[in-house]
Amino acid sequence: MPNHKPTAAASPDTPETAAPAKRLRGGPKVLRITDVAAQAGVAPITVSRFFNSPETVAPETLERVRQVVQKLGYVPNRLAGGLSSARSRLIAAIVPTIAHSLFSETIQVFSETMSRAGYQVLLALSGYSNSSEEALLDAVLSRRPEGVLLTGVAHADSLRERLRNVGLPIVETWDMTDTPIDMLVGFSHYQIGAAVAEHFLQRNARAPGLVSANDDRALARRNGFRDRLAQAGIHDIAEVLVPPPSSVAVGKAALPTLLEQAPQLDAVFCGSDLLAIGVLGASKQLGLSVPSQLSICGFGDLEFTAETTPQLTTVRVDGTRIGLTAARCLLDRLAGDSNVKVTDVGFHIVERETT
Amino acid sequence: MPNHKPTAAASPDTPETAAPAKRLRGGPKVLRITDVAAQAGVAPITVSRFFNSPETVAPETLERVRQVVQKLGYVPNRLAGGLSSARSRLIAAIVPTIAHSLFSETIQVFSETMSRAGYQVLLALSGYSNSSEEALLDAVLSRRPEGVLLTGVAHADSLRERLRNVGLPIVETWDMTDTPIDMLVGFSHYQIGAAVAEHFLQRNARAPGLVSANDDRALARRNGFRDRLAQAGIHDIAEVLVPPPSSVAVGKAALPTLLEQAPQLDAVFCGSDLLAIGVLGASKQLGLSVPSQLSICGFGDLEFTAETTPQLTTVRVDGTRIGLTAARCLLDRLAGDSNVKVTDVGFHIVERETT
DNA sequence: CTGAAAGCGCTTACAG
DNA sequence: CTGAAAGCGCTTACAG
Repeated sequence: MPNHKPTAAASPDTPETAAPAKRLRGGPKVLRITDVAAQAGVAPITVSRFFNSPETVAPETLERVRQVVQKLGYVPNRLAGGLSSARSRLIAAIVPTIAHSLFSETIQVFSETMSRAGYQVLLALSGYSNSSEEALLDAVLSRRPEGVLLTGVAHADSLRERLRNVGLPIVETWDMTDTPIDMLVGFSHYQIGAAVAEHFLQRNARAPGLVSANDDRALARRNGFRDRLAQAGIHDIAEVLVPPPSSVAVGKAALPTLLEQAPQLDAVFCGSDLLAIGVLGASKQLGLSVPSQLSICGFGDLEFTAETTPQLTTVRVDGTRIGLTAARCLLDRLAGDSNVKVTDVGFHIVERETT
Repeated sequence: MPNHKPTAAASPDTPETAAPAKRLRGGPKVLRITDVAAQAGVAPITVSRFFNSPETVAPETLERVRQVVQKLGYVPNRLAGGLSSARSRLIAAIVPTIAHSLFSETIQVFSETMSRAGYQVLLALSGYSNSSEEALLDAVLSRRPEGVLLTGVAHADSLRERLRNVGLPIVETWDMTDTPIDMLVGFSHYQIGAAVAEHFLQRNARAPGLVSANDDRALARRNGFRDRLAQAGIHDIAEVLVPPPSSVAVGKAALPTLLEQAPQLDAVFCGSDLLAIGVLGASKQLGLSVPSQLSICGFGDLEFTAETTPQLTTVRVDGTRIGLTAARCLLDRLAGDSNVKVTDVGFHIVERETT
């Protein structure tokens, strides 16, 4: 896509016409709307209408343009279109990570839905650190997206402020808050923690522990967990907090540490199914029977756990529904609906094998 | 991002100048380079240089611009910048799916690497059907990306032709071919199939079967598998082919079908680890011991299988390396290196528990 | 239903 | 080291 500035075309054999220089470096590779217009015998604006409002063009004109577009293989330049119309048709999705993650199916469905509606998704991976979030946001906003999907709500205040100020439709997901920037599709991590504590208490756990990554959402679950246990008079809770990403190996390593803190440990709430699998593996090695001697609850409900590790309890969240709902919120707003929707998709505790 | 046409700012108290209508809908929300230039007392081009070639600007000028940029919170409009410079700084990644998929970590690393180099990733999910690939490519090309990452090589001929013609740097990944469009980072699915067949043969399998999705790459593995077995005189191979996405449930359902076709079945090559987990589950239900009575090999080496299902053999591919290498290929090319690189990252058969 | 003119917000290509 | 002019490829806002 070289820039062809129309400077003098002075061909060697027509020296005196002093033609205003033309440019030919690389040749005319990328077609413009004027190329199509010329061949179809219409004005550029008519070609524009062919793409953007075909219903306003006469059928025969439409057909003539269509043929030229097809013959030439013309694809409109949306950088130009976006600049001119102030509609980028771009939606930014800001996600910590898509690798082995619960978010990937949310993004999958979100992206499919947006693309069906004529939008494209700009993927921005924020990582779990907030370090470069300012730069990331700059990069995102420089594309002039028409909407933003955020994963999680716990962003630095300065970011929240900037996002609020740009006045773009924004959906926060995978979390719950009383003070969303704009729209919200998620669930309460705090409530999940409390529900898991409740679950353990109902199974007569006396000494529950916790292994978790120390990201904001995991910490919210931890707080719900601890608060509910405190209500039941349990205040000393064995705890291992690790930096993300969590893994099976981290889970395996955590169990001995928990047992040091609480030799009577009889339940563990893990920040992810991978951690839970690790804790389960370590339990086996230590001769602890799960769930009879030790209850283990994960988070995320990975597809395979039902088959491979039915001893584990886990928390299921519908990532697909989040993605779909988030897309709809954004599309409704873009279609002019000024509602500010907040959706709690809830969660389920999934228990497969009891003692 | 409303369109503010700079027509005469006729203030109400100068009515006779017959000012050509002015526009103010929404107010002047988005800052332009001229706003910064005016406040900093420089020309717009100097602000442009502040962002794009700061080394060509005097230190004090730089500082003055920096302060205004920060104070105003100005973020350049890349739609305009891209149009003007013919550099979109956008890279398109075309992937069948990122949900519970092997590709997600490739995209993760690819995206991180490209973004560190100043590019952003446009995510295009193609699904496993080739139906709307033309439309997808139109959408992608309309953004004028500077490079394209493709997952897999087996695209419709018309697409390959178009991609070749656009003259963009392109990396195909996760597969191998003698006729790449441009660059290539992958491995041979056919060789994997042959290697798994070899593996089964060395363990004295007599009646190997196959459960697989019927997408192009899975079929290439199947062909390698069948060809190698044919060399060993084994021609009747029990086979279940299913449409993607594959799952544990599909694997469970497949085993009885395989056993109908081949009651002596003693090995199964599965198109994915999820299928393998399903076949393993079905084996247990049927009282078949794995791997002593039935060898099962998956594909993908999901992180948790080592812990939960060590009876399974699998094929490991380094998706992270693919993403990183693909990003480097593209970046080298964008930096002017005209090499056409083809990288075979290979694979490993991972066997954990032998009989 | 169609089109000519002007402008979107930048950067290129010169010029000093 | 800095800037004025022109242009990138579209669409808006009119006008007919």
